Amino acid sequence: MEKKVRVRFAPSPTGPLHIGGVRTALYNYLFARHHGGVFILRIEDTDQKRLVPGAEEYIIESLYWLGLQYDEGPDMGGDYGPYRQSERRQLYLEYAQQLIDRGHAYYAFDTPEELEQMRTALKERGVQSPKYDASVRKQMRNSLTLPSSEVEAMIEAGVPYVVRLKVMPGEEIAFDDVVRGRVVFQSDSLDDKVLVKADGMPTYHLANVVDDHLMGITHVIRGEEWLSSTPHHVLLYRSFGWADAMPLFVHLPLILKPSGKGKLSKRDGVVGGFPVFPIAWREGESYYEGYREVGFLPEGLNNFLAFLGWNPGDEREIFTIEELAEAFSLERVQVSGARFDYHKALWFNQQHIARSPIERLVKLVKPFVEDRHGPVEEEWLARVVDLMRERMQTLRDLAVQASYFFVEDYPIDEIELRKRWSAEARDWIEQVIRIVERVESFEAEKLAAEVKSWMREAGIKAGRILPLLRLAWTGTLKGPDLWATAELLGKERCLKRLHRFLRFTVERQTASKD
RNA sequence: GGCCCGUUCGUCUAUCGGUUAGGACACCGGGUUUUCAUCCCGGAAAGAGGGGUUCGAUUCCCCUACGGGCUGCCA
Repeated sequence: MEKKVRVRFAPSPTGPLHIGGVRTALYNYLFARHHGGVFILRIEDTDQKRLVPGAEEYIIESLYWLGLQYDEGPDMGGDYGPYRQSERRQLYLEYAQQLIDRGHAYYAFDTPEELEQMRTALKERGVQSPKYDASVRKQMRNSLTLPSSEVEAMIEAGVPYVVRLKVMPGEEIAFDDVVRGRVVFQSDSLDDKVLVKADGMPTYHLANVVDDHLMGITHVIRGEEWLSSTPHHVLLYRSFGWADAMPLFVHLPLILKPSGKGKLSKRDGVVGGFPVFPIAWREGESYYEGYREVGFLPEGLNNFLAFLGWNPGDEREIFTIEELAEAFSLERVQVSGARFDYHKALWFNQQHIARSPIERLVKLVKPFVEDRHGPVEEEWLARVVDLMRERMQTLRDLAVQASYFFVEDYPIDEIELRKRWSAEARDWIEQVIRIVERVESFEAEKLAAEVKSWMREAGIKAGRILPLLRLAWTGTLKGPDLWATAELLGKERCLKRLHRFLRFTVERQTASKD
């Protein structure tokens, strides 16, 4: 019997969830669901200095919007809590003490200035990578060099200290990463990592290992940026005597900038004009739109993100979250980083919009429309959505591109109008007004038939008159089928707009003659 | 600089020693459409370089080049 899968997403509340973090959460979620396992949210708030108010709530709301429901977490509890590291502080200190007692860790009293001196001194002597390790710890001020009485006295007196991991030189540390295979490090290249900081909080390394062990985590699925500190974690598992129950490590490839140079950052979104956060984030004067605000469906984002570093092995592309969970496997996770491509994200979203039931789209599109154009009836919106859906990449597109369905003061593309206008145009429009007035049941097909037969008799080419009608009715040359649009607008409105169009063009002509 | 990881069309990727190297996005051309979008058809487009191993390498190994990550009392 295999051990039940337990995975965790462990963000630190130092700001909004970044798109790379979202993908990590997604992979954890998919893996847990695929195996009928448990998905845990753990808040890694051990850095008190970088804590950002609201960040934890932001993370929780984001996961909720994305549909990545966790089974255990700070806001819902669970059998392995608390799920906020700041609330587990005492626990870490006890485990750190255990390490000290067993000689795997020690106290260090060096000040930041002394550390800086040590590093520059080593650099001057030509040391490649200056670090606090076996070769220098004998020259530093720590419980390995100081007499125990003095150490005790300093601690008693409240002299700030940290606890460091004692890395033994000359060892080989290897582990089998699920996506990368065997990775080997020499302990000589590792430093004596700080385990407990001077403020009494653990560092990521200690807290992470203690929690993963205590919470029964079976697979540590995280970004590649953690690969280099994994040997330290392995050492910790060994030092605690947990080596046999060590979780499997899964280091995910990074999401790169569109240029491919470096990992995606907040700045890239600003520069490239796309969101890098799942939902909106406010930071002082700055406001960052999220995927939710620009009109993404959560399944559109999830689908896109899932494919950034993973594929099902066949040629299917469009997946619901349930289908993703069904198909997901760590074996098919890519090894190298993937560039972020907003075009592709939009395409995935468009595909999901095309597959969504109208009723759902109406509910989702409504706030976008109302935000821009005021209250709107769902019945009416449903008809607009039905007509517009296949040209929507985002939920917001409809509100922006089809304002003429909601207001009368939609803009008219004057550049196109000037190009399309001709001497006969006025007369044509008047003819169309007469036809529209005459059509008793105002339906797309009937209207089209009437107008077209008149066009045929009068010998008018479609390309000369139809764009004008479209401009009159919608103000733009882009949009759904002209006759369907007219039917939806209704006879009254079509007539009103044709008359207004004539007045408008008269004004334009007089204006241009002056 | 050091340590670690990586390298197939412009981009995301399939291929688990033998394929005309497949798909998708983007792009180009054509069809449908009054238009834009959708949709359909077609096109151009790839194994970083060099050594091995092998009857045979995109696939396995090594080197080089290039790219990325880490190098904090941040995660």
